[in-house]
Parts: sequence; C-alpha cells; structure tokens
Amino acid sequence: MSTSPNTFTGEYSYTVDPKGRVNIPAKFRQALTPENNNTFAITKGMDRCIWVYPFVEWNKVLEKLRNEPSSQVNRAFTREYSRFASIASYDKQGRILLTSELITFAGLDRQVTIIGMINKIEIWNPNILKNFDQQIESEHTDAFDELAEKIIL
Amino acid sequence: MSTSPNTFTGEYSYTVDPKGRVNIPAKFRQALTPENNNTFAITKGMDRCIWVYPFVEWNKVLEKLRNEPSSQVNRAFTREYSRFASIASYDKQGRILLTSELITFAGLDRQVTIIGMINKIEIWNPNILKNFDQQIESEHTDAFDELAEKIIL
DNA sequence: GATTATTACCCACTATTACCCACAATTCTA
DNA sequence: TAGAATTGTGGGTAATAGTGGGTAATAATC
Repeated sequence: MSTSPNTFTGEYSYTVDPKGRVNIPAKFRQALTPENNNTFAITKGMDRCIWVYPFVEWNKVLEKLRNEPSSQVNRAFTREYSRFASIASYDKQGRILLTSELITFAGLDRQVTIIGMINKIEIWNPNILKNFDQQIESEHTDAFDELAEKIIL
Repeated sequence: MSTSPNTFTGEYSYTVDPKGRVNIPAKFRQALTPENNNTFAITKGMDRCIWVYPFVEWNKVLEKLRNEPSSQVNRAFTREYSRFASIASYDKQGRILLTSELITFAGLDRQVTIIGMINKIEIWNPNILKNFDQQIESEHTDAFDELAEKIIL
C-alpha cells in the first residue's frame, strides 16, 4: 500500500446491491479519506461514469467555481455541475450509497468496474467501458502514441 | 455533517403544499443555519428561481451592494434585489413558508426542484428549469466546454 | 368588541434512510 | 497449512425525513 498520497491505481470488480450500495476497494479507502473524516465527493463524470473525489481535490474544484464571476452562463454551468454532486461517506462496511440519478446516468447494472484514475476514482458499467475504450482507441491511435512518447519513462 | 462550511450540492424534489410551505432538504439545514439561530435570507434569484442564502453569504452580497457607488442604475438594481428579500426561518419540520410573490415570480407549481449551488440554494419549477438549461447549454456550448477544461480536475 | 382571516405551532402518518448485525469469501500471519 | 483477521455482500430494524392537516394565537376588518 501507500504510494504517494491520494493516488488511485488499479481496476476492481464489485456489485451494486438493490439498495444502491457499492463497495469502495479497501485499497482506496485510506487515500480517499486521508484525514479520517470519512467524507468525500461523488459526482457525474465527463464520460459516462461516476467520479469519486477525495475532499481535497473536490475543494479545489469548488474554489475555482467560486472565483468565476456570476454570469448567467457561469451560473448554469455551476448548476449542472453541482446538481449531481453530493458529499458522501461510507458505512461501517466501507460502502457508499449511489443516488438513482447517478446509477441511471452511468447505466449501472449489478456488476461494476471501479478504476483508480490517479487523483480520483471512476465507477463504470463494464460493458459501456469496453465499448467506450475500443471506440476512443481506434479513433485516436495517433494521439495515444504521441502521449505515450511524451509521458512514459 | 462537516463538509466545508456552507456548501450546498445535489438536487432534490419536493412539494409546495397549499399553505405555501416547502421542505428544505435535511442535508442543507446545518449549512443554512450554522449558528443554529434558525434564520436565513430568501429572495428572488437572477434566473427564474428563488434563492436562499445562509446569513454569512447574504451579508457578503449586502457588503458588495454597499460598496458600489450610488448611481441611478445601481440604486435601481439594489432596489430590485432588495425589495423581495426577507429573513425567514423554518418550522419544526424543517419547512419554510414562501410568499405568494415569490411563488408567482418563480412560477412554482406543486412540484419543485431544489438545487445546491455551492454557496446558496435554488428553488425551481422543474419544467422552467429544464427549458432554461437546455436553452443556455445549446446557446453557449463553447463557454461550457471552456469552463469544464478550466475547472474540472 | 365581535367576527373573520391569516399565520404560526403542534401532532400524526408514511416512506425513506441510516445503522446494525450476520455470514461467506478472501487474504494475512504465524 | 491452520487459524485469525479483513473484505465483500445481504438483509432487518430503528431512526429520521417528508407530507398533510388541525387548532390555537395573532392580526385585520367591520
């Protein structure tokens, strides 16, 4: 365990029970709630998945939103961003409760794939994820190669 | 439940009863009245909705209004913003009483959508909200994309 | 001052949520 | 490898939240 702080990597398979509860991988828990205050943020992702942020990361986003002037467009954006977000905490078994809106949005079925995305966690329907990946990868092979050259040591 | 102070997120569905009462989501109550004095500010929003502020945030607005030079336009703005503002408190069940002016202004029907907007709360007619959002988002797709890039982590 | 209208307070019912316990499966440890 | 601890999953129950309506207190009207 214990890589650099708040760093999520790896892929895990879990189930959403009838009450909408999903387990957070035990290996993610310490990084998700480092101060042991037991709270973090859940929201819609930009792709068709759910994002889970440690509180520190979430507050960075909020800070940026607050600093935008209150124009009509900015209000609309904040609204869109905020309405599916919630502050959550896990129960004694380490699970979180997903709202039905989020479940619908991410197209979640019983089985879900949870992925560590460095500074946040993603929750996917495995099938949607598979299709999504195949599509992006085939459409953007060049971009993939370029990024690899740039980044990989 | 100790998030960052006065932070509202998420979307909730409630009903306005014949007496004009609406529930404030339980999750908002502590952030709305952190000092447990049970009072807060309620006013017309800039969009077609009702805004509910914790006192701390409301006072920031007042402060800014005060610091504007007293031009005719500014006075008119202050007047418009101030005339429908009132100090409210919730009853033992956690509801607030809306004036008929506010209900008319926001076009409220039985069903309302309550949205956490980071530092304040918005009360909408769900249909008006839907149309409003669609319109803004389609007219300002670029601005939305820019903001997303700038803000989302 | 009596009557009516309006507001605020109180109580009650139902649905939802949070909390608790249980147990199987897996991993860790000695 | 056997026992112990941790992890993943399920379900029951107590507590809370959301909604409605009645009644007393207050204000308004005549």
